Amino acid sequence: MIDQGFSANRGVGRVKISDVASALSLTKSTVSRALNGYPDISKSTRLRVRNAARRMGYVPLSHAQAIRTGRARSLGLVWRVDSHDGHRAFLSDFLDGVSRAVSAEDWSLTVSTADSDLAERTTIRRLLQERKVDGFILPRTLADDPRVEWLRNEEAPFILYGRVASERNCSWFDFRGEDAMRKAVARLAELGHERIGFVNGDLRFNYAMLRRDGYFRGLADAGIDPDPDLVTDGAMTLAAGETATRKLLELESPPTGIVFAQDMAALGAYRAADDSGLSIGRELSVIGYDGVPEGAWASPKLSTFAVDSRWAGQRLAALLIDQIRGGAPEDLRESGDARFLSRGSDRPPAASGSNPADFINLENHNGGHHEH
Amino acid sequence: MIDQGFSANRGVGRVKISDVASALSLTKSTVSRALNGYPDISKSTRLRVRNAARRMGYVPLSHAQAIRTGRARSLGLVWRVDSHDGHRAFLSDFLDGVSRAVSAEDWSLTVSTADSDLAERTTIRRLLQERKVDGFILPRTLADDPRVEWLRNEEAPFILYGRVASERNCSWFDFRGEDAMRKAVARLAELGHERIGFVNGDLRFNYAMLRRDGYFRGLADAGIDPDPDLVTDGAMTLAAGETATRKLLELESPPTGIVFAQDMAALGAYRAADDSGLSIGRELSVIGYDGVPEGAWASPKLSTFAVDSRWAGQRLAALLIDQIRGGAPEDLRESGDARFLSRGSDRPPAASGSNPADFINLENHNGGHHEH
DNA sequence: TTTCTTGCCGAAACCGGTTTCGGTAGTTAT
DNA sequence: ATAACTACCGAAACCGGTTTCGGCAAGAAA
Repeated sequence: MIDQGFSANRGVGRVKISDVASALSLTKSTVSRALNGYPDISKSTRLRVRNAARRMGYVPLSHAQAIRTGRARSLGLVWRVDSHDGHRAFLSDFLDGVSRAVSAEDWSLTVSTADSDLAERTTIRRLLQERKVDGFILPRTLADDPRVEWLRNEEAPFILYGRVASERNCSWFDFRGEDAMRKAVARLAELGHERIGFVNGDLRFNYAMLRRDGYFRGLADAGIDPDPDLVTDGAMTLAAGETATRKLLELESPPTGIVFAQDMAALGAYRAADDSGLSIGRELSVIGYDGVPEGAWASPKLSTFAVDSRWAGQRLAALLIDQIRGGAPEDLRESGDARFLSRGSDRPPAASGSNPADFINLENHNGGHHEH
Repeated sequence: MIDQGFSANRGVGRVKISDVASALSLTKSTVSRALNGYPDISKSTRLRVRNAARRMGYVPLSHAQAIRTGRARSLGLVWRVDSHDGHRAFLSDFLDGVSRAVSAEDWSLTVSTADSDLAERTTIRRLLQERKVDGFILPRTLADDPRVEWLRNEEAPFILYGRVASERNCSWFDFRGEDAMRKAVARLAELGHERIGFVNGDLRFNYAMLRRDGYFRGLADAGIDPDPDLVTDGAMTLAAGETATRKLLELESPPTGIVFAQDMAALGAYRAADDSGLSIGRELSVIGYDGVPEGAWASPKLSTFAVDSRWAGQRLAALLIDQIRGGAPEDLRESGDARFLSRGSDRPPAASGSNPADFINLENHNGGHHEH
């Protein structure tokens, strides 16, 4: 280091563990063990030390302990900025959740962005080699995610936001999107829809598989025969959702209701419907998934299954810390329910001529997320 | 530490500096100085060491060096989640900018959230005491920001996103919102508007002061006498913008164009206009500031001065690192231009009866941001 | 040839904690 | 009374780097 910032020769007045020790006529080893709750320190000295430490304002340097413990007390998060904008709106809430859980344990969060697989790996590798973090939160899980195998080889703890095909030895948190899709179909069927389409996301993502299954289960529940023509995938953006919807509407026997695996795609349906002279909520019903804020801007407001990103972040961080502390990954898995927001884009089909006032409001129909 | 996570006894095969040293029959002090570019190491050994280090995959532990250098090579960012949602949309871009600049120097970014002043201070204090970060990026600057005085006392380096009233000894990056407001007024005046309103944000924020000044300068430029009735402040949200607009429209001689200090408030004008039977871009022109994505969802799309959050993050991080390395805060200040997006909410006033096709498109009228 | 630099590197201290090991005093078993 | 334990704490090693200090050898100046 050549440069000499003023912060280098800073912290001269900092109170260190030896200061606390000499103030109490003890050795620093005793102080250390007292503060860390070792059993070979008498209760009286432990209290004496704790009080003195607090009074003197002693806070251990994280890197000084890290050098011996090997633990930085920090989680790593690499946020992908190259993907669809779909989840960007949730970043604030997600970070808030992670930050809360992390702060509660006096840990910290190291965030980095990446715009490609390579950049993500490079970043993860560097954080790992420098030991700046003790484990990683991995968002945007693929069905066959290479990061899993890779981090396993590095023996680095990690947790997935989303499930993977081969779940061996890894922990995750996820919302049961498949349940939501199933309920969405049930909802439309209850309203009287008989031809219900499905616009899925990119099948490389694991959730797309799951949500597709949910859609088909919903059809089965309602006793509706699945029609392959009514199912599309790969629609991650508004434009793609618009295209997908247009295709469905051009069918000989078009759907009267469509379930979307993602809100952004569902909002594309608004444009397609507009072009076709159809109005959402009348001639075409739509249910989305995610709960993006843009949904509230559409008219009518998009009915959707909203995901609690803050909760996800919170649980992911808490579970990962547990894992780093020695918990078995298999025991550190949780899922939650997406919350249905009935807002206006899902109505009885126009042809059925039923009274709009009749339909049941399912808002907050589904329970919370505090379950395993 | 009682718990024994598997990551504790990990890194057994890690290459450490002594490994590199013994592989070259040198001492670790020589290796360290060679890698850090000390002048008392011969060029040949320096190269030999560098190559061996790369070949062996040696990467120093960040906390091991931090304990001696006193530097964690990490910046801190506390993101406020209690405020208006206005800036949340920018978080992703902002983080990306910070992350890029930080990664370029092999530093890292520690992010935390807070929902109150107290929480923010508590978090900053902890990160500082544990020396997890070497300096802070402070978004959302107030005109008289208590964080400045506080961090000065702590002798902690920091940089503001935004300017403050007393700029003594502190560095910042900011967009010249005052220039944007001035141009917005000029733009409306050019289009033929004579009564131009201004809806400002909360005056506790420094930018509100600046933007107000810009508005008045714009009026002066155009030779329009300012009318206090046309100026409001405190509108940070859509609802507040709606209320403010409604009040302006209820005046005896209402404005035909309104400049908003924030997009979210400007979007509120759409609702107010809707209620009054006015259409945006015809009877009422509107220009915003920020460039929130919602602006593109409105119809007509909101004309606004868009801010490049990524660039802001990038410059803030780079400047802060410079400061930590010893740069003088006074020399580490930069500003940038907001980019005008002419989209449809700013037109000639209806009464003037001019041809809508006539108005000049000012899109990308203003230059980039790569200036001092 | 002697002396004074200069270039280059090794030895050891150091950063601020944690953890291992050993020893002393007091208590209980024999 | 002596041996064996237990509770409690000090001394010192240790973590993996960085930095200071000093010394040796080669080259320059005298």
